[in-house]
Amino acid sequence: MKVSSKTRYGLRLMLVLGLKYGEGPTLLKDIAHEENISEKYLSQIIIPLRVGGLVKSFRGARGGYMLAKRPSQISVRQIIETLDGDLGVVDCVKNPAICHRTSHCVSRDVWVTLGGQIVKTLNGMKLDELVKRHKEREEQLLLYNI
Amino acid sequence: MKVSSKTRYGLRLMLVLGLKYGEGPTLLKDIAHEENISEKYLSQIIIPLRVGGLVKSFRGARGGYMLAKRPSQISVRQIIETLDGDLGVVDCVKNPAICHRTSHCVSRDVWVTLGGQIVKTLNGMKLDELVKRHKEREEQLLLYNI
DNA sequence: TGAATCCCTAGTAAATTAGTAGTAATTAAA
DNA sequence: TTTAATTACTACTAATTTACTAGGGATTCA
Repeated sequence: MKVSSKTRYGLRLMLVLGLKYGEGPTLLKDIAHEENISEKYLSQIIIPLRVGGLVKSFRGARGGYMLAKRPSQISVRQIIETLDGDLGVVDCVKNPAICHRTSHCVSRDVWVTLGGQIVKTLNGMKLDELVKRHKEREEQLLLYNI
Repeated sequence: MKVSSKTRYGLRLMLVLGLKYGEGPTLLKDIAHEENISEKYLSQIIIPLRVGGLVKSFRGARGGYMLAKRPSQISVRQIIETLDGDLGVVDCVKNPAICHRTSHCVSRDVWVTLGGQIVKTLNGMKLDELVKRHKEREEQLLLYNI
């Protein structure tokens, strides 16, 4: 029940792009530096995000990445599902046919319910909220340091 | 974000023991047959459940296993935490010190919130409910078959 | 004493994870 | 039109985890 590094890094990547929403394209190199994550690894992680329509890219000099939608239109659920695949905690939640027990299996009910709660929770979290919270924290840090 | 076979099998194992609560010790061999799971594998899975105080065992002839508490006192959360360990979806939820970003990390907030929802959901599911639901379904099946 | 159980440890093939590496394609600007 | 910068694509790999299998030891009841 752990989230993979790919997903953790991907969320941070999206948060950075959220922070820079409205600016021009952001270089992956810069994000990699800022977040201290391997650029090569990030370049793999961002592919599904682009293919999934959450991010758009610009190649060549002065290229980079930016969000494909407004941060308020991007949920954490979308990000995680794009990177990690289906959020069902067991396969038979999405594909009932793979197990003959499905129709009467009480333990499956547990996983269906859990999956539903996870989806609901993550669906309610939008990128703009995270961006806002991040900015608030930055401001607070500045206040304390002065 | 998948649940392991160990945990899936462990939940089914506990459900069987829940169904037989009040009877004498149940043989692992019988559960293995009933649930179509390798007995050897189940014998490994049941160890942490015993050590964790959810199940008690009786060795030798006429031995077997039974629940160590009433089904109403056993939650799915306890079962999963016993088998799979901490329910936090990333390590920094339980051990904030492992990452220097912890204090200001907004993505960590996401994982903390998600972990909390998972715990809350699973905490609310008690074994007696699952047992009850299973029995209801069995009855319904009988009705339809007659 | 012996049959039936659980208990304990070790091993292992397959899958997954978390990357690294290299090169090709594309674009803006000099 | 060349060059530098940047993303895109593909292949590889070491380490870890998963999902078991195997075998023998310890214990208990009859």
